Amino acid sequence: MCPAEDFQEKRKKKMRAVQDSMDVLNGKWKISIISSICYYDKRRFSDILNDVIGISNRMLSKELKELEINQLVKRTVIGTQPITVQYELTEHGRTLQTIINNLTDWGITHRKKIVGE
Amino acid sequence: MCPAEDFQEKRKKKMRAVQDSMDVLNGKWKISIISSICYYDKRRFSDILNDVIGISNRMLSKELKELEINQLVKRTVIGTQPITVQYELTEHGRTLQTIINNLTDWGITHRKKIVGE
DNA sequence: CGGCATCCTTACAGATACTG
DNA sequence: CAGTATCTGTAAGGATGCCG
Repeated sequence: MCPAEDFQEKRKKKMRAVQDSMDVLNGKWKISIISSICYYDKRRFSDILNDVIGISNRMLSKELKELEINQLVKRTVIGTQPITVQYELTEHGRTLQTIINNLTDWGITHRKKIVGE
Repeated sequence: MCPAEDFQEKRKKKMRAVQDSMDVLNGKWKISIISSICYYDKRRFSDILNDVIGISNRMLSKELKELEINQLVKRTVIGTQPITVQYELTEHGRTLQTIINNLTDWGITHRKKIVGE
């Protein structure tokens, strides 16, 4: 295979990988939810609800379910009356930490860039 | 300020930053579009249209406009007949490269994780 | 407390056709 | 080629209320 073809193929592969990631993290809430959980070992439903500004419980519920299906989050029902549910990142979910950190840094830079000019 | 309050405040700040980033990169196309451009110096409209699987020209047009407003992408009209338009990342847009790379790596890992089990 | 069910409204986004 | 215009369906997502 010539170098040009090789470059094309690798590029396509990378682009597919990026799309895969974005499919998992789709919607406007996923990353925020994960970043709400990631600074703690475990985090309760209502705590996340408070952290993620603007989200409704209906959405949070739905999003958490998707994250669970994608094995990023683990759900544990704790006790009774009133019931408590803990969410924590799985080992796989914790591998998103780097991305979260980068997005955090970038967000700060971007805000300066946009409002600062 | 006590350490606990300090922790809270820093966390909230980080979460806001992540949300800022995600607001800029919202929708399911932005990151893919950027990653289509980033492997080249300049990239034409129809090239991006080809790279980003599933996107319509209507959407691509809209998304590119938003990226331009956020100063991530620069648009240049080249010649005539037929007209050609080049898109390139701005310096600021190029700072997303790290995030793209991380998302690429993570996407590959995630696919293995999900389909491999 | 942590949801789910329902209703409802928007915005997202596809298909198609058209223009400079 | 690089879009814009219009028309349309779908689904995201908010509001509210109910339940174990």
